[in-house]
Amino acid sequence: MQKPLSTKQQQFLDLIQRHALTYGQSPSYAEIMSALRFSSLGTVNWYVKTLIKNGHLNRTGGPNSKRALTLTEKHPASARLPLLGFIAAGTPIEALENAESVEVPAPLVHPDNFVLKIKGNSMIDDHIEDGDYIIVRKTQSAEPGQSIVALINGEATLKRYYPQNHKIELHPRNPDYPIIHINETDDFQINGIVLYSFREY
Amino acid sequence: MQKPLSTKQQQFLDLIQRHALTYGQSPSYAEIMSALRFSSLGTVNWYVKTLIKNGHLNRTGGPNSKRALTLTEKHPASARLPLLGFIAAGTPIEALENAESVEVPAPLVHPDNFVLKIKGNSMIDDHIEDGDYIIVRKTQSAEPGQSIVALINGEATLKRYYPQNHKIELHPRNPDYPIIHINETDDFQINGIVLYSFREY
DNA sequence: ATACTTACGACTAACTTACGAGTATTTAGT
DNA sequence: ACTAAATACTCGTAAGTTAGTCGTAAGTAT
Repeated sequence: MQKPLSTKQQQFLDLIQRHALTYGQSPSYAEIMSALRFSSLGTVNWYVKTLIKNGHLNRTGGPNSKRALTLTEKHPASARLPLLGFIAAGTPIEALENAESVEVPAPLVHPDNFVLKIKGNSMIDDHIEDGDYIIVRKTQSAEPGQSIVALINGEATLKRYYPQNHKIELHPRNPDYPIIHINETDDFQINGIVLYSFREY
Repeated sequence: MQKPLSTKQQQFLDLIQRHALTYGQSPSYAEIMSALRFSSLGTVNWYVKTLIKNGHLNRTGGPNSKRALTLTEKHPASARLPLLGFIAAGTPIEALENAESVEVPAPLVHPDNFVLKIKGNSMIDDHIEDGDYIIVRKTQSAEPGQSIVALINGEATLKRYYPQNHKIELHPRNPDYPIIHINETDDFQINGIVLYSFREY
């Protein structure tokens, strides 16, 4: 059932996975076309058809469903997640130009997840040190008590989230540090929730 | 029944959840409209209708009830995994009678995963200390280079796995410690691969 | 009265699918 | 080594489908 893949087909599959990981959804035919330097959508369609026929690719949702290509599941123990940039207290998140990636356990690989690297020792009140990595689930909302990455008036921080009636409290993990109170005049935005932190071996 | 979500639909859902968490009630159509920069209530209604139809959104209370949108599908950031017992170098894994469990990130929750607690300082060559937890994926095989939990002649260990032609090398992470060579007369069995280690806060 | 929800019709942009006709590249047979 | 045949890949275009958009007006609860 699983015919062997030609080199180009492998590239095709790789692109879909990379795109899904980076942008949170699978690419459209047109995006594949320009990424792979085809000059026709027909070519893209030919790949999709034959890869689905041979069991390497799936479509989630019926025919005509958009951006719905997924790789048929292989489950390696680990895979890569994009490293989006650096986070340091008191500044916006510093983005990385060229897409690096970091090896993480496969169960953490999800289109909405990404990795940030900690810069400086400013997060030490969260038990997170210079050079550590955090795995973040991209979302605009969080449950009370979760650790979040947030932007307050343009400054990045990493705190625990405790919404109250008309304000929001952000607690550091270390009780020696102050609790931050956000009110409605502040520009506050949740970027994601922290799933895990780890250190390079 | 649960159609996959488009990116915009995901944003829509996120907004509702965030608003509910921040202000204690779900947003009105008009609030959604301005938050999402639509210029018509019809658009909001279209989203609500289709999201409810596809089972992603609920309305608490009958039709025409105000500010009554709730997400059906919450994706909690964490859930529990069974704590199977203790692992200490040089002895079999010590099982726990009564099933405890440990809170871990949801993406790591999988029927084949379990947690072990490290006992003693004997694993320190893997940068893992007394009291740390490891999340293990139960499996009989591993990729070269992965960290595995294995039983050698009845003794548990935690090492990196490097299969060779006719023997297997197990490397500790700390180069000061010796490499272990397994040959065919040894009783060697892989119990699982280590997905992650963490420490209780 | 005020603050909301619901319904409708028409429209557009984004995207997938189908088709017909090719050109390269690999494989198999003599 | 030469040739036939299959396979892999490419092109352009047109038609079809779906997600998302708009504005307005009428209905419903407090």
